[in-house]
Amino acid sequence: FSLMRRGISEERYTDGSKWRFLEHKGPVFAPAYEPLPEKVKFYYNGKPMKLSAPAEEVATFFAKMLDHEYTTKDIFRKNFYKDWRKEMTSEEKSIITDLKKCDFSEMNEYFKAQSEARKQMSKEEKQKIKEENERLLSEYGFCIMDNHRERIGNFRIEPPGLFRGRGDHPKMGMLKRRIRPEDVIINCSKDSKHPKPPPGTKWKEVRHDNKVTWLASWTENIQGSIKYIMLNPSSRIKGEKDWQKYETARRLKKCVDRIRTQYREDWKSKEMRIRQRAVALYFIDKLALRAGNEKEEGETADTVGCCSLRVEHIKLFPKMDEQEYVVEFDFLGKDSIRYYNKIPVEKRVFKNLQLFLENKQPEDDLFDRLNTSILNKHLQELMDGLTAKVFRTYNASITLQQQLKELTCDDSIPAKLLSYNRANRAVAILCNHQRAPPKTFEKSMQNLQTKIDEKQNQLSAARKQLKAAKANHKASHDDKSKKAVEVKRKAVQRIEEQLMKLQMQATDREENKQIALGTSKLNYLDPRISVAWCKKWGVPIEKIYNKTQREKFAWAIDMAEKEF
DNA sequence: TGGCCGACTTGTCCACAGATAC
DNA sequence: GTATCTGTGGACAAGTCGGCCA
Repeated sequence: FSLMRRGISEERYTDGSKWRFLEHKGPVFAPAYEPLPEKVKFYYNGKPMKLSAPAEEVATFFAKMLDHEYTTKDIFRKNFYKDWRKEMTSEEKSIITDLKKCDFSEMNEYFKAQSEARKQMSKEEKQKIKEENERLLSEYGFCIMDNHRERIGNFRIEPPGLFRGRGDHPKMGMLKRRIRPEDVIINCSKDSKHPKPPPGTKWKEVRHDNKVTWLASWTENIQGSIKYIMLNPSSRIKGEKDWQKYETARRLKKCVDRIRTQYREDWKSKEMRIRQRAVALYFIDKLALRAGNEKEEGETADTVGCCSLRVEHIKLFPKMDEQEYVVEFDFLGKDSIRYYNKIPVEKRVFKNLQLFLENKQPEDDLFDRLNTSILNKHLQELMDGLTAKVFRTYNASITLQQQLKELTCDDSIPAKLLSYNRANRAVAILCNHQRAPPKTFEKSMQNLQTKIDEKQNQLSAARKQLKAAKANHKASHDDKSKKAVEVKRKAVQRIEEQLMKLQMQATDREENKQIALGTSKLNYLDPRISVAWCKKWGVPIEKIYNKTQREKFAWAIDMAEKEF
């Protein structure tokens, strides 16, 4: 099962092929559209209007979103309206000329009532649905790749709906169309039992390409990009790749000093392009910024990474408070998450930045002689397999390791877990993994505090009882009273532990308010570091990784020792 | 060299199942 | 048993990066 045991021996395809045998049942399609009951009406200009099925379906997408803020946004409404009209009959088109006069509220209420009804379903009904889902999973959720039965990551095709990008997306509200079998390319091995398309339909194509890992693909209509059905992270093929990624980061560890010396040297280069490359690399290394590919303007939200930073995204302060040469970063990164940071840099970096800014407008590129392709080609020369993102992996993992070393002390398990989460948190902060504070945050904090208060009361009560028992024992000196003292002592101890655990939880939750740990844990932290830490400090692995995570990191759990 | 495309990884959010409290 | 809370998995968007082609 472990990669060590089966993986290394199976890392045998030197020709770039990913598998020899691949068999699966194909994807599961979204259920067909169910027209609204007669009584649920759409109104135009105050009058009920029966829509054709295609127009009605698209209207329901909008109706379902009525409570969301984005149905009030101009771009969303404009895009929706434009695509909706394409689904209307010519008669509908001539009647419906203004989105503002459309009333979807009855439809909206109908869907709310439906979801309420779903919640109110009896146990038996819920059980039936659950069983049906399990059946679907067991039939479509697995494939055979080489000699293993593997879990598929996403075997359902995305249902149609209205596209909602992240941040200020120019395409928000556009219709994401329904995917039919005729849109889907199937990939499997020739000698496998090929998946059957639904009755009366055909696949777009069935191919047998073992140089790729996907089982099915289709082109999505919003960006024109390809979507795939691939395996679950627990699969051999994903695990191996993941392991390789961390091995590359470990190779970087061995030569990172040399690379750092090199780019510091390059800050002095005569050539502008080399200076820019060196400063950018410094940011990627020090701040764990993403590479920053160019993006097509107007196609996506305006976000940047290191190489695509613009003049308007940084401010230079020769002096700020007590510090010299401070750079202030303020830009929207991946998923339109804001990156804001003020850091002091070396004088040479500062002078270079001043140079890069000369004679530029705010919307000009900071690194006008650099892009990710140039940067990665340079990195490739410094180390085989090195790219910009390896720095993120490396710095995340090394930070975890250092922080764990610094923070862990030989204390209770809850205290160790708090230390672990704090180390994890340091990484999340480095990688700028933020989250919106959960809607229920305040409340859940309050609940926890109430529990702590109760526990405290319990503790003082238990202490009183212990005191009384002791007094009693002093007076009587018999065995029975001695036992009573012991029992009470144990009770106090137990409650103290429980209280401490709760307090640790509260601290942890508070500190975690706006920080998301999941992404770094899943994608950046070499699991062998965590597994070794668990072994070293006697912490059960289940406290760190849940079931899914343990499956994903099975390779590391199997191979790690106390020291890593 | 630069643009485009394909494959694959990384990222946030949210519904909902199962746990826990009452 | 029901109400409430919380962690998990899934949905699906948005990155990275390499290869191909003109």
